[in-house]
Amino acid sequence: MQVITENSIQVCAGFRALSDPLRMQIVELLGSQELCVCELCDRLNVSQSKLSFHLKNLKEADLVFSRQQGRWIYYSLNLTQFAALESYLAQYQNFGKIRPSKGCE
Amino acid sequence: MQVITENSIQVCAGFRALSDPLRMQIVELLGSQELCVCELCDRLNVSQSKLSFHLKNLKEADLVFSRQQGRWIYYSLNLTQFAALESYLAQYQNFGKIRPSKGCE
DNA sequence: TTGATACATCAAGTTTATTTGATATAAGAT
DNA sequence: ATCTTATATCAAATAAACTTGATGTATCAA
Repeated sequence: MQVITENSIQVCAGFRALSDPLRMQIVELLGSQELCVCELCDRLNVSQSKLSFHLKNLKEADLVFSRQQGRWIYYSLNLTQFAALESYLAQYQNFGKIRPSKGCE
Repeated sequence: MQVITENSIQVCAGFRALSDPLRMQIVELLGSQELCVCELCDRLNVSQSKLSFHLKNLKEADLVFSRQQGRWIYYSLNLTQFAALESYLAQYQNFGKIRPSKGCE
């Protein structure tokens, strides 16, 4: 706590990547299966270059993997990174009852 | 899935609020105890108006509570909202092995 | 080797977020 | 009442994120 760690930078980047409705929709689609860009384009009804921008965003935050197969690029979730974000959040529950302030006066 | 629910809007707002290093630091300080704005100012060495902006941000995402006592306003974490974000992320683990794409051709 | 398809990248424009310094408000002390 | 302190809000400036349309690159098919 207090100090910014490597991990918290990574976590922060993860939250930022998830903080956009379209990227959340992408993630939700990838939740059930790996998909190629054209499939995502169709399902989300969004332009290819826009999608590409957002996928890059997710990729840079390590939330997704991509692999090429022929002309297609398939994206899938990196569940390890999702677990990392989850456990960052989980630590707050463990603090249990947060101490009230000692007061400022 | 697929459809944007009330809940996912709320979750998205939560991720956005957490997606800033200063706000993460605020949250980390509040993780151990309730603090007033001036205390946060001191510890984070940041201007009052800047802090106020970011606290508002966290408040609007329901990540923190605030209560007034005399001249001071004390902020504390809303652990329920943290739990909501956590369980949003947790669902992805439950999908277990994500199905590979059926392929595009 | 030409054409089509899938995807990434880029530049310009637009929108949204953040910072800064100034001012407003409200509580408490004098 | 007046002054001080704690905090919020506001307007202007800056910076970062997003969108759009155009162009580039690689793969495959003909």
